[in-house]
Amino acid sequence: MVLEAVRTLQTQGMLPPNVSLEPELERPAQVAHGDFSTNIAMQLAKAAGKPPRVIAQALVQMLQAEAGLMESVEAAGPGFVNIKIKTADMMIEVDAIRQAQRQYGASEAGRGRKLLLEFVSANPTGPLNVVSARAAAVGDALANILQSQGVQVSREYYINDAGKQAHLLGQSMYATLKRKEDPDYPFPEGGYEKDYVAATATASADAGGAALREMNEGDAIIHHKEYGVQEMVKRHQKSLEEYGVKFDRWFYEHILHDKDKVQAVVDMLREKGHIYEKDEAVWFASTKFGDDKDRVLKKSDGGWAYMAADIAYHVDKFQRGYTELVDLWGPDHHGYIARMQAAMQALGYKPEQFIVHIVQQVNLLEDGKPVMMSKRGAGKLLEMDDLLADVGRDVARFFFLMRSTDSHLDFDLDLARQHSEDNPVYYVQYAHARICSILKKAAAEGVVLTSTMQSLGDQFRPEPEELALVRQLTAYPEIVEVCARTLEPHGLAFYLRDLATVFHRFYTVCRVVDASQPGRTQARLAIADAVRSILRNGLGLLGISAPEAM
RNA sequence: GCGCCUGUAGCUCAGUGGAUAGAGCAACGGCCUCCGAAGCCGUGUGUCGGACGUUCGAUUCGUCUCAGGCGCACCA
Repeated sequence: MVLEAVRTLQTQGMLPPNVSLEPELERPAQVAHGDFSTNIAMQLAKAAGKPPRVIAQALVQMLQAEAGLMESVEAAGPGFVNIKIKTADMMIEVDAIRQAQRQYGASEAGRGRKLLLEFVSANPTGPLNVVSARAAAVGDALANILQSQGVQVSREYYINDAGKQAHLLGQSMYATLKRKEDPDYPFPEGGYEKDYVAATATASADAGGAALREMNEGDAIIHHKEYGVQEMVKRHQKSLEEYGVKFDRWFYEHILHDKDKVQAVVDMLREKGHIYEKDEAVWFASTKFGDDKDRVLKKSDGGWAYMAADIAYHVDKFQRGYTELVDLWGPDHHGYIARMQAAMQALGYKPEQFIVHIVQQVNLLEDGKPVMMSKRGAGKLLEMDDLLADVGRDVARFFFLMRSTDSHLDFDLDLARQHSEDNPVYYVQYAHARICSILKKAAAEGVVLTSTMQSLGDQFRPEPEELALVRQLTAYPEIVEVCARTLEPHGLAFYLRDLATVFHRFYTVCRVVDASQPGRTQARLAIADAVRSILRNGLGLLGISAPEAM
């Protein structure tokens, strides 16, 4: 709506210059600067050859002529034009929020996009760790956010069941059993030695029965590998399910090999002239696409390198009809990005069709000191399940979503365990529960919310706290849009905390249910209901519950 | 040595090229006869790691540099 005004503003602004600039409209950080402001005058200053303040003044005069829904418009600072919306018009947005319910903040802007989001994808050789928990929280929230913008999103989990690590798991299981009878039997180098390996190995032996005992070593290891991988995948699925993350598809690497997809993709690269042989290995000339060295796809021993299958996997995603691929990878994979992007470009895909975000490492802190964790060493193994059992899924998710994905994250366990005001999750959830409580109280007193802000019109004179609250509410759609565009959900977590703050302030100052002031009660109930709706929507996108009572 | 991430208040971190750089925690002091005190209000702190550049304007963009972390396999 305001954009139209700025457009006409632009044509009028043509008086001095004949260049047209994209007017930027933004929401100022400070209330004193109005609801919207534009820096157009400063951008035009050079072309117009006039000081920005002079241009701003001219624009203000023209805008005032067609006041419309603007309360005021004024020039300020070095040349900003600040616009204030009429409060009644601002309040009407409350009606829109209440009417749209879950749809508020949703958009159709992403319609037609088919995006595949791959995340977690941990090796099926052990339990999920806390980085996986972080990736799961981020990926799930991201998928929700993108879906709310109309993007068709699939959540996918890739299982490396065909490589060396999976094989090593099988070997470890075999060796663990073997060593019970023969303590001198060699344990594979870098093998998995945790308790769960022994337990899984025993179960696998039982499942294999007599047939297993007849097998030669190689076949027995494969039996254990397949059993072990299945077992680990089941555990991953269970952990993620308890976390509330549902994947649309669990994709096994071995399918690619079974269907010769790996060979096919190497052939595709070869046709395009990006493949050569050297030292009995097959190489991909990734340096042609910005990588710092060429990469081996087929090893001199005849086996496929991990990357070959991974390229095939990503091509498979495109072949399934997805036009955008987004991957969340762990911190140990960031050196891998350049070569995969090189591969996708070599195959003719555009850089923006394949985006990788790194989910950075997590440091768990207890008493201000880091909790030891290590994947294979003797240190205390910190599993995702342990974390969830400790702090709960809402807390875990919110803590993960409060940081930008690319930053290392210090997870303060002591704070996360607190069920108090200090814990930001409860702070937000409390606001929601509080509103539900107010609405219940109103119902108990026989107060029914029948009015709209539209119908109340100018009768309702909002307090500053109410204005601030409604202003914060109206920012919601834009927040979600930015999160979707940047593929970073943390802005939404911050927004919700800020909304809770503004609501709590409103609550202390403004009594909602007041029999002596029915009109005001109607307005405040409507505002509270709108806040409740947005808290629920926002928490929902983050995968966090919005309890009605705590 | 090369690459990626991060340097913003005592701590943990926000900050889509704009106005006086923000929040939470921690510290101290207030506020419940009244819809949930898991709440609110007040008190203050910054060479935005440093240098140079682009710009009307840089915490934001570029180059260099310093510090911390993580990667640099015919492992996955």
